[in-house]
Amino acid sequence: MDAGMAFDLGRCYSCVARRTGLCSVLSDNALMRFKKIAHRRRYAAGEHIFSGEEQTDFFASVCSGVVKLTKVLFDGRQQVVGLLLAPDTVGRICRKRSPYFAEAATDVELCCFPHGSFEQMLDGVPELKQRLLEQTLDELDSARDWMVLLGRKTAEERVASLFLMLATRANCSDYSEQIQRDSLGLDLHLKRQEIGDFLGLSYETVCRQITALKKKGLIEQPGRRRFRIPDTEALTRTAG
Amino acid sequence: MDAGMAFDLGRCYSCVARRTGLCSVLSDNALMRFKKIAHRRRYAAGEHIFSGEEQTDFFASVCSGVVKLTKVLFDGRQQVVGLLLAPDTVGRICRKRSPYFAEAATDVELCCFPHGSFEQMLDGVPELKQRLLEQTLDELDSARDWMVLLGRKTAEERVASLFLMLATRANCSDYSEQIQRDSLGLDLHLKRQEIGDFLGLSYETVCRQITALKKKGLIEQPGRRRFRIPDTEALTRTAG
DNA sequence: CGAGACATTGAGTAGGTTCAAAGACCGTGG
DNA sequence: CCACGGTCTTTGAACCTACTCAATGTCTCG
Repeated sequence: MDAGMAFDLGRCYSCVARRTGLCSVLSDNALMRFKKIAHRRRYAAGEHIFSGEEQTDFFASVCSGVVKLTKVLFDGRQQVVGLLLAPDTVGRICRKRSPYFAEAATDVELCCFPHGSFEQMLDGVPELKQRLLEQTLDELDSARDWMVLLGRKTAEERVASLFLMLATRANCSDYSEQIQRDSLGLDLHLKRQEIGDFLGLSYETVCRQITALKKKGLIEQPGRRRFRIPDTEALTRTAG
Repeated sequence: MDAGMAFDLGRCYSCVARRTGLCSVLSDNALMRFKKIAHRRRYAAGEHIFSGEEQTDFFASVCSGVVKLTKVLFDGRQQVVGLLLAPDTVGRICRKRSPYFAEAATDVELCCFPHGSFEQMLDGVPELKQRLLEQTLDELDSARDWMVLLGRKTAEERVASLFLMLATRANCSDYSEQIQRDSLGLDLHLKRQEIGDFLGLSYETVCRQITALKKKGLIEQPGRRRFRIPDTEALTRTAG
């Protein structure tokens, strides 16, 4: 079987990365070449994607699902340092300095590019490198926003910020439910423990604050994992 | 007077950016062209460099001194989201999303590139864009390390981490005092308040922890602003 | 239906903040 | 040269937020 055919050509046309991610800057022609080096890979929720120790052999676009990047202290304390949703990218290019773990927080679908051929593409297609730079700058901005949250916000503000962030991303990148601007919905796939590790809180505190926000009417929970933000403005105010 | 001569040609040869920063990837020829668009700019300690609100018209390399990037919450709470030492870069390229303030934490010397001509250079010199990407990735790594500190470390660990970080940077980038590996020195130009804003602590707590570390013999203070780390290993252990 | 994983809630504690006061340093001007 | 004022630092005491420990409740899946 031809290696280039292992990847279903039709997929790109419905892919988030093609619409708004890394692949959005590619000409049809460049996309063709890009397809040839790429392959899809699926991970079940909880599955390990890579750790900083081992040599990562690919760079990837997130096509669906949530990838969690964590760092661990010697005694087991964890900090989530990034949540990657489609069409974010994952993997290290250039030298790696500080190792972290990448794990599928939900079922995840990645579009993987082997290191060698990806860097070749990068050098050959300037728009691609430009786009990668832009996405990296965006990630840096997000990381800095998160530093403010971790360094200076109260527990309530942190939890409110998380809901706001997830709702915004869910409603921006998806074409779905753009209907009502002031009432956003989101599916919360993260466990309390994971939320705590992201917000720098214990999972009990996360619990209490979610309960508190529900009592205040700032968030609603119509389903098991489904949440609704009736008044975005109000939640933004309590998020700081 | 020729605009190109406004910038002293000799400076590049002793510049940190040329040795290990953005300019290190440039050929002599490209450096010549780069010089023509650059101009030096000095800021006194405490001076405002730019805020996210106003349109920044330049991108710059830090040649000497420390630049502090801060974000401010509605009620005045501050978080330092980055400390830039030579040969880091400062300024926003591409779209700006979340505004922050850049301020000179010490006397600072910048090598500024006007936006337009800098982006032109970027497109014309692939190594430059590559280098910028690498530096951005490094900054992202640093930011994520800091997220671990802010989210999960104790006050003592935070302060120890800061001393370690500053000492490492001071002794790596400078050619000075590479003498003893296990005894690093550093000059602390930041105020307690600024350290607190960086570490997500109150300045009183910073004070107490510095005192505690001195009592434990993990740091020494031979001069007003001068600190010495007698045993790097030991401090690393208490830094987590 | 029972086991295991996850979520919730309560009670006590601790680490860090806040408020307050005193001390050190520095530049300025009489 | 020294007194003065301002800024920054240090230290103490009370308080509070979030953590820890522990028990109970809930959901899912075999």
